Amino acid sequence: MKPTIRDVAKKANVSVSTVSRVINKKGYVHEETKVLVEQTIKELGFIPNQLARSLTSHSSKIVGVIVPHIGPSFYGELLEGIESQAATNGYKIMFCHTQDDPERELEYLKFFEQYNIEGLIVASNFTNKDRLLELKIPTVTVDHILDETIPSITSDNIKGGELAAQRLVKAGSKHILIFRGPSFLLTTMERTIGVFNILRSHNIFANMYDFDLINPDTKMIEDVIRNNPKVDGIIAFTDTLALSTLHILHKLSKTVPEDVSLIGYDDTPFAKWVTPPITTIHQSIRFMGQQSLINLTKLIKGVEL
Amino acid sequence: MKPTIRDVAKKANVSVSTVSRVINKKGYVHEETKVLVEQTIKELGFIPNQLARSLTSHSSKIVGVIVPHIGPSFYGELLEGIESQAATNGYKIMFCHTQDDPERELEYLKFFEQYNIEGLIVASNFTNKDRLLELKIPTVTVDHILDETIPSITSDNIKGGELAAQRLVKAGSKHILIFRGPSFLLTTMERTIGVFNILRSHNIFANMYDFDLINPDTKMIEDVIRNNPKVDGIIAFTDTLALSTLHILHKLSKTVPEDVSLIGYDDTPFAKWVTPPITTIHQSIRFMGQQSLINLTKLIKGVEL
DNA sequence: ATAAACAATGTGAGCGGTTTCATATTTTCA
DNA sequence: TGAAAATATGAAACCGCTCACATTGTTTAT
Repeated sequence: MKPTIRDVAKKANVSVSTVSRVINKKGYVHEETKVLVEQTIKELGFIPNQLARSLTSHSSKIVGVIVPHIGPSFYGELLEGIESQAATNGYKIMFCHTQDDPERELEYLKFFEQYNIEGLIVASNFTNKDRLLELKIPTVTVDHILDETIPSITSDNIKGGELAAQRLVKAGSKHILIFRGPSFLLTTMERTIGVFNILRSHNIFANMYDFDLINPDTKMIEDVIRNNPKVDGIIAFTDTLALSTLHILHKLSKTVPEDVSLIGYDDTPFAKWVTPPITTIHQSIRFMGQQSLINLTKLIKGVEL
Repeated sequence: MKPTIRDVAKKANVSVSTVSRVINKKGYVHEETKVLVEQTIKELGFIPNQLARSLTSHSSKIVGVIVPHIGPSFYGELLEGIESQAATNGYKIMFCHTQDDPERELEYLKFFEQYNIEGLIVASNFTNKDRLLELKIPTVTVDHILDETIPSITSDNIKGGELAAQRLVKAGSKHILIFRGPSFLLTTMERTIGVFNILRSHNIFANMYDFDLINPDTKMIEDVIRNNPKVDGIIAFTDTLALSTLHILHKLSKTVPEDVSLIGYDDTPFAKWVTPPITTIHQSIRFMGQQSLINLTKLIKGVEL
């Protein structure tokens, strides 16, 4: 059986509270006893039971992370960012992917509650907003805005949209297609605003089409391009979408960037590995992940953001 | 404050043990009291504290997952597989990415121990094998084999290698390059064996080159191809590597599949989105993830595998 | 010199559950 | 019909740890 704090206390001939003081570096402990206890801990290979600690201290050191899925790009990198920051801040990550299923959201929320998580990072377009607010768990959203009362980390999507549009304008595109994600996503809306900020001032025409980002409908991409024979510029709101588009363009014998200028979003690793490399708007996804964890820990400590 | 089991007991006018019996569906409880208690639980919005439960029942319902990183492909999908299966089996996932850093491995192992995780899934080329064995925590490895005593889930990499080689042979390749991962990876070795199983019987010549899979050295890819001007077939051991290769081939004005036949590995989503689509060996990564969790739960329950 | 402050340690009451054991009431059946 | 078995419930110990409080010895200040 694993040694407990009592085993350590007994062997070191001190009380459990003294051992507790040593492992928590809290309160008065004589230097000698401290050394003795530490040595005993080492000898016994004692590791404090975090579950028991959490129970009394009411701090589980666990943060929950909710993503819709992981897939080949955005969320994986985000998770890495969150997790590495969590490690340096002494938190553990319990994560789930909801596949945007409201039922699963609720289920996971319950799980998280059971484990007394200290904070929550939501990186999905969370449906059960009210339930979430009820919990009163420190929460940060990433890449989404659910409620004015919940702090969120997003990149400047308007700026991103503007950047993308400027690229195309500079490339001389006159007939632009915008391949967006679902319109209910904040990022979609913001990037759209950014794009039109630029296009409007240049009197450039553009059509928008919304795609499922997880599994983009390539048939639809093809149809859209066929129906817009004069297209000379495409803005795709994710790199994977850009990739599919590139593929279709190739199939339709349109060259990039000669016939059509194409621009993606996210700066995913593979964007630069394809031919031609996809011009893309960079997002510091990992950074966003780290920031979200940093802000969350502040929230947990009661700091107003 | 969150309601506790005692609050429920008081309000329902029963003892805590009765409430406990109800929530655990264990032991005798009169139907009427059961209904009453369940109703009270609902009214109070009581959610049992898993931390407290774990403390007495000695089962945290947490499994740890160790991956080297998440990146744009393999591990993300693996995580999804593990997590979804965990959800259906009532387990929560605590995960970490070690970046193949032995120090981080140890650190995380300690964290996991503190949380009394019930089982561990290791999907990295774990360095501190001995420490891991010491822990005596039910463990399953995925895509790696660490020790004969640790069950592992791998796909049939030899078969995969054979399949890849057969494709190239059928395509008529005579001068083949094999772009592998690091040679210390089991998958690398097995696939290599598979490839040569086929090539040998066809008396075909092949050169091998080992790459870092996270950040493949494109310069090296280019050099290798230049130094092998007669190359007419390339087997890449991951799709990302294949993608980079495709890019370089294009740069060197070699067409695929006319000049060079190229085959990847993993069947990552983007493989079919590039031009030309990368022929690739399919691995049910998600399935492997699920299987690993399933086997782990068996181990936890004490079933011999 | 004496009260106040500090240092070092122990005692015991929880934290929110589970579980063993005891007790009481019904059923079952020889 | 009386004893054994089954059903229903509660009391209390315990899981491993934290923490408020009590106790004692040592300084420090007035």
